[in-house]
Amino acid sequence: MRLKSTAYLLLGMLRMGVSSGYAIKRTADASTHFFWPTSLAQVYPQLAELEGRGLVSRRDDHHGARVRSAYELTSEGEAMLQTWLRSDREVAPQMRDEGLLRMFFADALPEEEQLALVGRLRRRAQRFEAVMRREGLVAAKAVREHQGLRFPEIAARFGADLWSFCDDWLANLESELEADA
Amino acid sequence: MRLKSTAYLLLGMLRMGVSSGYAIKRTADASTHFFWPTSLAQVYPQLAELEGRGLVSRRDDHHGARVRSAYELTSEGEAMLQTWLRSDREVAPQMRDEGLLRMFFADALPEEEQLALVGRLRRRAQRFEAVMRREGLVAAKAVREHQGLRFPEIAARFGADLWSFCDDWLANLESELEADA
DNA sequence: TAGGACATGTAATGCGTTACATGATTAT
DNA sequence: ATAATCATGTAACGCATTACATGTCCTA
Repeated sequence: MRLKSTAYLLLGMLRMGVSSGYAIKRTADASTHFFWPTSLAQVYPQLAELEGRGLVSRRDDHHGARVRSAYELTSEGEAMLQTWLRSDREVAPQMRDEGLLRMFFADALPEEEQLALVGRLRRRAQRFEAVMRREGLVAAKAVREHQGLRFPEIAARFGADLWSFCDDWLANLESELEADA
Repeated sequence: MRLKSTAYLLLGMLRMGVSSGYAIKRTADASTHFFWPTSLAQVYPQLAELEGRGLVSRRDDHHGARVRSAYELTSEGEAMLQTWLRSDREVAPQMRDEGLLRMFFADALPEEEQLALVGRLRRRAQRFEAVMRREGLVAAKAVREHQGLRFPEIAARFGADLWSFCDDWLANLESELEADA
């Protein structure tokens, strides 16, 4: 019985106490989105499938006239999550970035435009870093304080630091290119 | 007339003098694959479409009984590539990494297993860095020496340095976790 | 002479996003 | 009241990978 990665995202979120499909998507957008994007059109069917496999259980959460599906992990689901966390099955990390693709072909441009291209990449990195520090890290810090979970914050720090590294690296490249010109 | 990113990859490769679909795929696997993966099943139809749009031209390259399709950029294709390199249309960079997803949920593990998980991530980063320095960078260096193109090497250096950064960052995390235990 | 690389394509399949559809609740 | 958010789903579409199919050339 093998699950797709998004299924583990759901199991993990449920374990954190995020119980509805909508809430999972909202939480994921503010945390795991950076290294594992997903959408509601994946979340709902996946939750239904996990329920079918007995890895999660569903109950109706009435709130006025409104009914909400609240899920939680079954013991089988918890075991499945644990097994996955310990496993070393490697799914090759994937990255797609048109910006880097542009840089790869930048020789086709005159020198001053090469510099401009690198500058755009750098400002983009700065923007992403700022967002992650402002939104991702703050939310993750709250999770640590309220639920004692530290790894969401570690992951958010990693994301921010990664973009910060890109910023520095590109700044350095700018200097090199300027020195040559 | 808007093209998809893979189309620009093809235009760029053709400009570098890589002229057949097969060769483009082979070259891409050793260079752009890291930030823009592709496959033969995309390359061949895309080349045909670019030909239909007049951005590339095709001729038969006879080699014994074997016929090879050799493509080159038309002036329209060259212009299209230039426009793209100068544009700042942003396609959000995407990343999917099950390893980071595991780390995000690592609180579910006992402490010594958290450390093991981080260790696995770190060794993976080391492996990727080694591959990029050994294969990617060497190939890119050759491109610079033979064709005077410097950005392929810059991109390869970026990839290797990025994994090196991950290695360092994770080493630091390991120390932090050990200090707490 | 056999296996691997070169070379070109198509078909089937899976995955993921966007758009569509619907309705309750809350804040302004 | 009315717009935004909460909440749940399905349908259509596009993109990408894997598998299939075919044949040549070169090297061990």
